[in-house]
Amino acid sequence: MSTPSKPRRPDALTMEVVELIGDVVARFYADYEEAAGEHALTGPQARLLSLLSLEPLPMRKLAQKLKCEPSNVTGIVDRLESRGLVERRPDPADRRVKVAAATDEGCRVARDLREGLHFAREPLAGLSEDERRSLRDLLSRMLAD
Amino acid sequence: MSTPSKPRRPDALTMEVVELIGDVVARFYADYEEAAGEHALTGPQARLLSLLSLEPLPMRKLAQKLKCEPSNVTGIVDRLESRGLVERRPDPADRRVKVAAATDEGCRVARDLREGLHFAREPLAGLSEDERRSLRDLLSRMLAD
DNA sequence: CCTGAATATTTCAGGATGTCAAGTAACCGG
DNA sequence: CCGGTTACTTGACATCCTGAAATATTCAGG
Repeated sequence: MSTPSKPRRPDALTMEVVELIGDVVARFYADYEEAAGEHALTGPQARLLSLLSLEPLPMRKLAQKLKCEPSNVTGIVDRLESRGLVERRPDPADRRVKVAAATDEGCRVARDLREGLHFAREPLAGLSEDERRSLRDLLSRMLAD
Repeated sequence: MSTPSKPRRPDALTMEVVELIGDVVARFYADYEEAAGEHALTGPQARLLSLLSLEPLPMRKLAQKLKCEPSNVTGIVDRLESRGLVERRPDPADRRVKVAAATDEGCRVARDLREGLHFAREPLAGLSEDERRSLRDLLSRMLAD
C-alpha cells in the first residue's frame, strides 16, 4: 500500500510543515506574551480576560476553557479583580455559582490587547487575498477532525 | 495625537485567519504539553531537552533560545540533570562556561517526544501532497519578514 | 420535609516557572 | 597586576498549576 492510514514515519514534507507550525506557534506565543506584558498582564491573565471580554462566565466554565483546575482560576481572577479588570457576580439561579465578568476597564484592556497583536496580522498583509483564502481553508481543514 | 501611526482595521478575512492561527496554536500547545506529560516532563523541560537533543549548548545560549533569564535555565537544567536526562560539561576553552548536553537517555526521551506529537501530523495526513506543499509555502512566507 | 450524594467554589500545601539583584569565578585589555 | 566585563549560580519573591480538604448549595429519594 502506497498510502498507509497511519504513517509511523512521516515524510520529509510533513515534518517540514510540522516544524513550520512549531515556529509559528513560538512566534505567536511570544507576541502574545509581549502584548500582554505591555498591559502588565501575564499570559494566563490575558487569556482569561480575553475570554471574559466576549461574555461573562462561571468559574467552572473558565477552568474548562483554559484547561486547568478550578482552584487555579480562583487565583487568576483574584489578581484581575484586585486590579479592577474583572468582577465576580452571584448567579441568581444557583447560589453556588460565581460568574466572572470583565469590567468596562477590563473590556477596554482586552480590546487594546487584541489590537496589539502584531504577529499574524502583519505578515499576513504580505499575502494576497487568494493566498489568505487558501491559508484559511487549509487551516480550517487541519482543525476539523 | 489622536491618530496613531497604524490604526489600520484588518479586513474580515485576515481576522478569520488570525483566529484560526490562534486555534492552531492552542491545539499545538495542548498537544505538546500532553506529550511532555507522558514522559513526566513539563513544557519548559521538554523544550529545553529538545534543543539539547540537537546539539549541546552553554547555559547562556539556552536562555537566549528560550527567551528567559539565565537564572531560570539553571533550575530547569538542575531538574533534568537530577533525572539523568541532561549533564553539565565544562568548556575547555572558557572555564566560566558550562555546556549542557542531553545524555543518551535524554536523546531517547526527546525522540519519543517528537514522535508523540500527534497534532499537526495526523490532521496533516488529511491534506494532499499538493496542499501540504502549498501550506508549507504560505507558512514560510509568513515567517520570512 | 430530611438526608445523603453531587456540584461550585475556595483554601491550603507544595512544586515549577519566571524575574531581578547580588555574589562568585573566570576572562581580557591595558 | 587591575579593573571591567562575562558566565553562571543563589536567594527572595510573584505567578501558575495541581491535588486534597473544607464550605455552601443544589438536587434526588424516601
